[in-house]
Amino acid sequence: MEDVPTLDGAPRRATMKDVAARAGVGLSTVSRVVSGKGGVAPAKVRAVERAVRELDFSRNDFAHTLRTGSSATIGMVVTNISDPFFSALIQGVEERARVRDLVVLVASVTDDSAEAERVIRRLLRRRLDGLILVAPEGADLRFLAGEQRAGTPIVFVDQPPTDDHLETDLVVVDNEGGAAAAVRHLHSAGHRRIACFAHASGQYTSVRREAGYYQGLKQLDLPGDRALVVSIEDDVNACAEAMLEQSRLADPPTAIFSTNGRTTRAILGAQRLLGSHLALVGFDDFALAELMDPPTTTIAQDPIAIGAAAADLLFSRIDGRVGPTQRIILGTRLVERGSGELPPHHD
Amino acid sequence: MEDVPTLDGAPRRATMKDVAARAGVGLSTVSRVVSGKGGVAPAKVRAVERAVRELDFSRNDFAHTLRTGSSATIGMVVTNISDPFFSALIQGVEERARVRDLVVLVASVTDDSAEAERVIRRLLRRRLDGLILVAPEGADLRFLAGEQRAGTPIVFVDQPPTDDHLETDLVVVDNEGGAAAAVRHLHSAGHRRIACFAHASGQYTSVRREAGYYQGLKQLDLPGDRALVVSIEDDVNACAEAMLEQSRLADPPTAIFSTNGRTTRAILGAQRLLGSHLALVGFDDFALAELMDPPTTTIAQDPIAIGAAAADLLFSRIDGRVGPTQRIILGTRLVERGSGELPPHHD
DNA sequence: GCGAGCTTTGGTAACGTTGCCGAAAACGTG
DNA sequence: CACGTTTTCGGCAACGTTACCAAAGCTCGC
Repeated sequence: MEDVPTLDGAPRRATMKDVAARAGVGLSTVSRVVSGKGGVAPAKVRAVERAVRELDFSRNDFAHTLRTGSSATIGMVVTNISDPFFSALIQGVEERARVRDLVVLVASVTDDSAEAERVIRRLLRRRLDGLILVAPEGADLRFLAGEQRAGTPIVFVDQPPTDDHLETDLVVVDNEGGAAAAVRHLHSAGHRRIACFAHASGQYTSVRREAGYYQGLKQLDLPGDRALVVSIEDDVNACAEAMLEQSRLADPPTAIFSTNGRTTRAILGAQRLLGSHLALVGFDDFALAELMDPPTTTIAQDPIAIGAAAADLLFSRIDGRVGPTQRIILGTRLVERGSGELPPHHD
Repeated sequence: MEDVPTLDGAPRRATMKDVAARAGVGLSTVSRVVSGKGGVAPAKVRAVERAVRELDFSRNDFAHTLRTGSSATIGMVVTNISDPFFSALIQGVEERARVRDLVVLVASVTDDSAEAERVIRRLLRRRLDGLILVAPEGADLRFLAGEQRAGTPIVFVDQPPTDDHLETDLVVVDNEGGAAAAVRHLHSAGHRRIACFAHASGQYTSVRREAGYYQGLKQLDLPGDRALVVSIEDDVNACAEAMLEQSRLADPPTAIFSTNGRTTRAILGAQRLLGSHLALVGFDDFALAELMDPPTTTIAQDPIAIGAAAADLLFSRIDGRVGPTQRIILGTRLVERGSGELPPHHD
């Protein structure tokens, strides 16, 4: 491994030109060997490969992309990289991308919509082959339409674009179905007064799961009661307060359905704080759910599978699929662990 | 927003040339305006800005990078993106990178060392401004030395390079200190027989924390006992088996120190499985630790701070810091929650 | 032994951007 | 108004790669 010497002594990276000179062949031949195209005599192939090794050559991807127009990169935008749901989503995408030798550019954006647009625009300057997006709530994403027309496939995940002008492929889970299943499960355990704690962030999923909750009640001929439904930040104190308030109702709830994992965890914290033991079923499975007391029953999504599905959808567009947008709805799975049971083993 | 028409009707992305034509100025002027250099008459600035808006122009970053040599991108390699420790690490890096308007290219690699090298090499073809690396155990990273000489700063996180030929900046936590603190804590709660469950993956951290465990014992004049130390996969069944085995010792342990978060969680699962209630202190804080029964006492690292420190270290190199490698050691914090207490509230 | 058809090869022109250079325009000064 | 100085501007080359083209070297059949 030798470095290419330069005037000021700082080693410069070897280019194809250097390789060509060293191997005693033309530039085009190097290009052909490096990019694996055939039609090169075996002897020259060896000479080039040797020079590549000796100079530790690695292709400049920027020049490659500039020339070919394909960056071998897909972008992925999430709102909170350290939420386990989103990091698993990324992992699903990553695994699929690796197979196709694509790099994933991950950007995590905050709720600040101007900031989000800046970050996404910055990503797009990379001439991505495609973009997978968990749209931040309320961001103005109209500019994506132009991007899409210019040929960048876009897939939304977890929630559809809020903007009607944007038609994209989409992967979501059956939010209503999952929520209704949670309600049915609680009902079959004997609960009649079931509260719904809906996360305040993430309008789409929250609204759909709340709708599913009502659908579930209706299927069971249970009356809906606005007093049992709260929209809430995923914060222990806020949850504790809401639970206290509901406990003072004339006919208080005996069970809670929670619309996402962060909220479920906050409720668990609040229950410990209050010494409360209402039954609980939460949307989103989470680590250690089986170690809760009682173990928490959840409506599990499979975020890795969601990510993989989104990646596949994107790849099919990259490979030239045209036609109407496609919408994939993945099912959920009720993971029964006991927290749905009545009665509480408490006084 | 208009698209540039092409022969086949597919909209093409606007380039500076298009903007120049529309604004009635030269190419260089557009470049000057877009990259924010001064020395352009206000009227022309307005004309260019207008054309940029009308054509929805966005600079091609690949051409930019090819020309300037700086990609405004840093790479980050982790072994398991959905481990909350690593995703928090990424978040720390991300937050710092955002401030400098850098994009973070995240790649998660498996334990397969050949695969890891492939992925890292692929990243490096991007002419990254810098690279932050949680090295996969056992990977042959000698090729990074050339990269480093060619001018790409590299920072290792969580564990130093295993290869001696590689001298890089480094951010780690005080593994020995944290482990010793755990042992002291258990000792002060009355424990004399303390087991150590060391995670089998991640040689470096595991070895250092095990060493810290022995140091802690020594400080307290407790004898070390090989029978109490196991190297283990972070798997519930493996942990259960090891715990059973230790319980059959003549002088069984009354407490466990575990060397990382995944192992701690596995032990918690095993305890539930076995109905065992040994005291437990684990390296790494984790979500829901306070909801365990009893709440789990941990040695907390601050992964976001670690990521931020690594990013800052990298940036200082990018900004031209030369000289010897720097090694940052962050402290740990014992988060007392009760699981260290003796005696078990069990028969 | 010679042209038709193949493979192999190197040269050259792009891709979209920026840095440099020199020309033109604007300005100030005597 | 002439001259020097500064500011503004467009043309051109280059970054490292690949697509295209034409030339050169083959093989093969007659």
